Amino acid sequence: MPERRTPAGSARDRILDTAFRLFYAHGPRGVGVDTVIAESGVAKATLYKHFPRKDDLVLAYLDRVDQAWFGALRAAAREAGDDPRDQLVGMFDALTGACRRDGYHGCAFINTAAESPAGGPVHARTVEHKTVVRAWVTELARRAGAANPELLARQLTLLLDGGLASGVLDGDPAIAEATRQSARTLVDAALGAPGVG
Amino acid sequence: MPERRTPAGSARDRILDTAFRLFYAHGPRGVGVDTVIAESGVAKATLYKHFPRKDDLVLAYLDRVDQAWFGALRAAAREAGDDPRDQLVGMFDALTGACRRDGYHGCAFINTAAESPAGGPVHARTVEHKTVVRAWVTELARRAGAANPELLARQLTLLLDGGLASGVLDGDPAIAEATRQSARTLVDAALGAPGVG
DNA sequence: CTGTCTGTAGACCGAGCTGTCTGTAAGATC
DNA sequence: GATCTTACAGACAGCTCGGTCTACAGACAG
Repeated sequence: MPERRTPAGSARDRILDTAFRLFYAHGPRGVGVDTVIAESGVAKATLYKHFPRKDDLVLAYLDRVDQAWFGALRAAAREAGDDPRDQLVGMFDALTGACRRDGYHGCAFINTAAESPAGGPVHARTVEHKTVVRAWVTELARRAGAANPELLARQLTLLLDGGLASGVLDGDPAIAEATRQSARTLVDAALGAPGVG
Repeated sequence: MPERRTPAGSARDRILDTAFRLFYAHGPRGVGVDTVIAESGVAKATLYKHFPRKDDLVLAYLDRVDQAWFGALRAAAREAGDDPRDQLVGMFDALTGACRRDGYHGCAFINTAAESPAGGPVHARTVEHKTVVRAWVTELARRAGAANPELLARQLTLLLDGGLASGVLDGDPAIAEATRQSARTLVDAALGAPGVG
C-alpha cells in the first residue's frame, strides 16, 4: 500500500499557504472561507475535503505558526553560541527579526486566542504552544545554572509575550531592543553578575 | 437652550454597561448588535441614536476600558507610597488585582486591536492609550532619577503588556508575581541597588 | 471500457450580521 | 389638548458567513 505518494500535496499546501498569509494578516475570523478558496485557486469541495471544519484549518495554521516561531527561537538561541546564558538572551534576536519583517502583526497565537471563544480548541492549542516554549526556556535556564529556572523562564517568556503583543500595533525596533536589554538584565540578576557565572 | 439636562443617560449607560461586559468577554466582533440590544433591554433605534455605527460603540467601550485600567494603574502606584521608585513597581499590583478578577481575559485593547483592521480607528485609539500610559510611566521614571527614563518606561510597559497578553489564556497569579519581580529587578538595575538611590 | 481518485466550478441553504424602517407609548412643555 | 422628545417593539433589506450539494474533467488501474 503506497501511502502518501499522491500528488495531492499541491492543493493542500496551496490552501495552507494562503490561509497562513491571510489568517495572520487579518485574523482567522476576519477571513472568510470563500476568500481562502479564491486566493488559493482551489475548489470549495477540495478545501472541505482536507479541512472538514474551518476550525481544522485554523488549527493547522497554528501548527505551522508554532513550527516557524519555535524554530526561529531555537535558531536564534543556537546562533548565540554554546553558553546557555547567552542563549537565553540570544533567543530574543528572533523577536528582532520578526519585528523587521514586513507585515509583522505580533503573536499569531495571542491574536487568534483573543478572538476565539475561551475553552475552545484554539485556546488549548495556544496554551500547549506556550507551555512547550516555556519548558524549553526552563531547560535552558536550568543548564545555565539558575537557582530558580521556572521563575526565570516565566519571566523571560512573559517578556517575550510582551514584545510580541506590542507588535499588533507596530513593529518599532525599539521594542525588540528594549526587550533584549530587559532579558539581559533579568538573566544577569538571576545568574549573578556577567562573567562571574 | 438647556443642554444635556435630559434623563437620557439611563438608556445610554445601560447600553455601555452591557457592551463593556459582552465586548470584553467575547471581543467586539464576537458580539452582535442584536445581543447588546437584547441584554440591555433597549430598542434598536435607541442604540443607533446614541451610537450611529457599531464602531462608535466599540470606541466608547475602549474609552471606558482606558479610564478603568489607567485609573487602576495610578491607584496602585499611589498606594505604593511617595517614592517614585516604589510606585514604578507598585503599579504592577493593578495587574495582580486584574488577574484575580473573575472573567479576566487580558488586555481589552490588545484583544480588540488583534481583531480589528490595521490602520483603523480602533488601532489609533489603542496606540493612543499605550502612548499615554507610557508617557505617565516615563514621568515616573524621570522623577525616580532614571538615567534613561524612556528606556525604563519602555521596558516596564512591555513587561506590563506581557502580563496582560498572557491573561488571554489564564489568570494564573504566578504571572502577576513573576511580572512584579521582573519589574523590581529592572527598576533596581536602572536606578542602582535598592536603598542606595 | 469501466471504475476510482483527486481535483475544479459553482449553485444553494440557513443563519447571522449591520443598519433602516414603521408604528406606538409615556412624559414634558406650551 | 396639541406637540415634541425619548424611548420601546420589531419587521425588514442586503449582505456575508460556514457548510453542503451536484456536475464534470483528467489520470491511472484492472
